[in-house]
Amino acid sequence: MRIGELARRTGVTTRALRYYEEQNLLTAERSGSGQRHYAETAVDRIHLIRQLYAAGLSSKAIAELTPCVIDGAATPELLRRLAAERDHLDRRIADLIRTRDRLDSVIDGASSNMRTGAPCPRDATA
Amino acid sequence: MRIGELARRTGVTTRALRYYEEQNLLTAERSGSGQRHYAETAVDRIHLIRQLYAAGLSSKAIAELTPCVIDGAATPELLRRLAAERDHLDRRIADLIRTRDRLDSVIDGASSNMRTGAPCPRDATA
DNA sequence: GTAAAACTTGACGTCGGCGTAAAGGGCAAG
DNA sequence: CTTGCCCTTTACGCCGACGTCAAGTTTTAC
Repeated sequence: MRIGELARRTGVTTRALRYYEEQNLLTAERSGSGQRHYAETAVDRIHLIRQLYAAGLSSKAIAELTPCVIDGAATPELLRRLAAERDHLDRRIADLIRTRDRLDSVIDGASSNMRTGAPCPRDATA
Repeated sequence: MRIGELARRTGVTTRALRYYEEQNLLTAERSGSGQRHYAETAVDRIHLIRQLYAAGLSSKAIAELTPCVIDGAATPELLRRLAAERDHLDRRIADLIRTRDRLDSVIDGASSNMRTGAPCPRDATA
């Protein structure tokens, strides 16, 4: 398929797809006239790339890790980096859960505060 | 305390603290000569601000929401925004957990692949 | 009193992940 | 043939959360 169809099927812009190629996250065959042609597997690959971006990885990190992820071509070094990224992600998830819980308690406190009509307690920092 | 001590105690730079003030996330008393002086409560406030940044909120969003979070001064509108941010955060957490699980399976696959010495399977996209 | 450390405002630099023209080439339909 | 859509490369723009001088003032230490 060509770039427009891949864009429609993945929900990312053609600009982003070319950018991914520029960052070596994605390769494409070229027709005689220079147009990119993608295999079906590209769709899954885009989804993986997007997922890793969402996990906070940079283009560089993704470029270094995808050989391992896609092809299973794992060197011990790549495995270490993958594990490190996994642990980092784990800590971020834990942080976000703490933040969510804090938001919850803030919401609870503020809404019950509204119901009782209490005048803004100045010690409600936790 | 002055800005340097607050910076040391919170682990953020003085530049960031001045930026937070500029964005109306933080206020400070001023001495006659213009130097900022912070109350003890500022330490907790910085930690809250950092937590909300980590949750993906912008300066603008934090500025709009902190009256509620800090003072418990909740309007129905602020409560709705807080709840919306909480839900957004919830979805992000779920996404990240899915990504982490995918990384786990990739790591498992790749490392067992290394042990068996199997020649890179080309279908390992999931 | 003087030197160092900490503080002030102002303003430009950075970085990543694209957006957004601009200027042109390729290709099926009528 | 030409209309129209899809494609190509090049290249500047953007935004947010600061980093990083610069040049001057204030506080602290001896």
